[in-house]
Amino acid sequence: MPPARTRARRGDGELLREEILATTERLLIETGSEEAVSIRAVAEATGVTPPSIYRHFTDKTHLLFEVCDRQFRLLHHALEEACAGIDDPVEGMRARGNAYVRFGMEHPEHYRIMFMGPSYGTPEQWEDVLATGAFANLLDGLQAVIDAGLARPGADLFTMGMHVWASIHGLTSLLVAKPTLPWPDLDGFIDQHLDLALQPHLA
Amino acid sequence: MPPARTRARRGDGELLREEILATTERLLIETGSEEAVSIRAVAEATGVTPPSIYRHFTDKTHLLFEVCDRQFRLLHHALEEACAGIDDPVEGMRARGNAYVRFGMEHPEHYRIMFMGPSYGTPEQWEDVLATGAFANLLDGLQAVIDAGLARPGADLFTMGMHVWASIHGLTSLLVAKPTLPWPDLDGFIDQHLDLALQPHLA
DNA sequence: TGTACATCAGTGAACGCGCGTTCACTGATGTAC
DNA sequence: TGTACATCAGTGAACGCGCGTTCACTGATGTAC
Repeated sequence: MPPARTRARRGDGELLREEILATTERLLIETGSEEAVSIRAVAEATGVTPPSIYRHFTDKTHLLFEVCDRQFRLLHHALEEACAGIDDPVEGMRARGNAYVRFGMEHPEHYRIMFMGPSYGTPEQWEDVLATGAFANLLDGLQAVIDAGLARPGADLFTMGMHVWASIHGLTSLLVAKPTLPWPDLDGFIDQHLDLALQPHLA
Repeated sequence: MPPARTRARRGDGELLREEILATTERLLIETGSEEAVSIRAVAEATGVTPPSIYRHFTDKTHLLFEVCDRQFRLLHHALEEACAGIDDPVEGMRARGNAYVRFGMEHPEHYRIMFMGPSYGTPEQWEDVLATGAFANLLDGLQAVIDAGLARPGADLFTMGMHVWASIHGLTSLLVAKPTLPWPDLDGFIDQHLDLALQPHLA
């Protein structure tokens, strides 16, 4: 039995919207499975009936897309925070990489939806994600490496970014999908992997 | 309407079993979605009623696990074939890497199930997969590099294998999940990525 | 200050659907005599 | 060679379930007069 909710005042309908988004995120974390997150489950966990979800989201896809969107912003924010105040550009990249992997490990089901499942968005929306979000932050970091003269010359910035991303995503997504593999000591292994991902790009 | 099936002779019941497995694989490829592959869909595509699936597989999980198992063998076989007859150990690794990425691109939904979804098997079964399948082939290749004195010294074989795998898996799984990203020219990019994944491990 | 009314956040009940699975069965095939 | 019978591959119908979504509604809240 969910706790009795007091209904929102007139004009405060948006409050429930936020609550629904928060509950959906929480459910994703708790169940660790996108499929377990149904409209009905979200409604019950929010303490509300299913139809009232539809007052705030046109359908399930829109709800999940918005949760996704929030996560992209969170990831972006995590990277920004991780590299803030670090002067050495290579250290900055390492910090970003570390933050990225940790984000995946701490929000596995979100990471799954964002990067491992079929896309919720269109190709255009994805170009947007690349252009403005965490990936752009990664490119900024690489640009700083280049500007400091620390990069192997001749490489294209975007291509370099995709290589680095792919490599770090590889570790992150394997950790998310197969946490029970006989992984070596994780902290050390992650650091090592970040080094290996960056090293070939450095002068 | 599926084509009328002639029922198997007595003792030939196993024939349908094979047919079901083949249909399930085909459905995975055609629909590109694990969720679209239901017992009922498999039955219909095989030209048979749902209950007869249960004569051959105890439940849906077992059916999917066996499809998975077949794919692991196929991948293993693809790697073996790719590196057969190549003497240069580094070239051998490149060939394996290429075969791996191609396998993912050609069987995206299988790749998804094998490496991107929650595991169907137990941790023990996975250790087995690592010990005997495609990953073992990768370790063999790396061992050959070491034996030829071409590897950076001091690295642990298994750890090295996990790094290389993670990096190549990163590219493969991104290609599988987000084929519509603005990828650079793919052939060149893949070769480049394999180089980058191997290079830091070479002397 | 009191009352009639419009607003609108949220409800209760139901829709049709496809799912995995179970059950009692049918009827062709091969075998024993 | 003929017939009764056991085998067993596959069927038809149904089960209960949870799903996304729709619909007509209720009733507390704020507003106009």
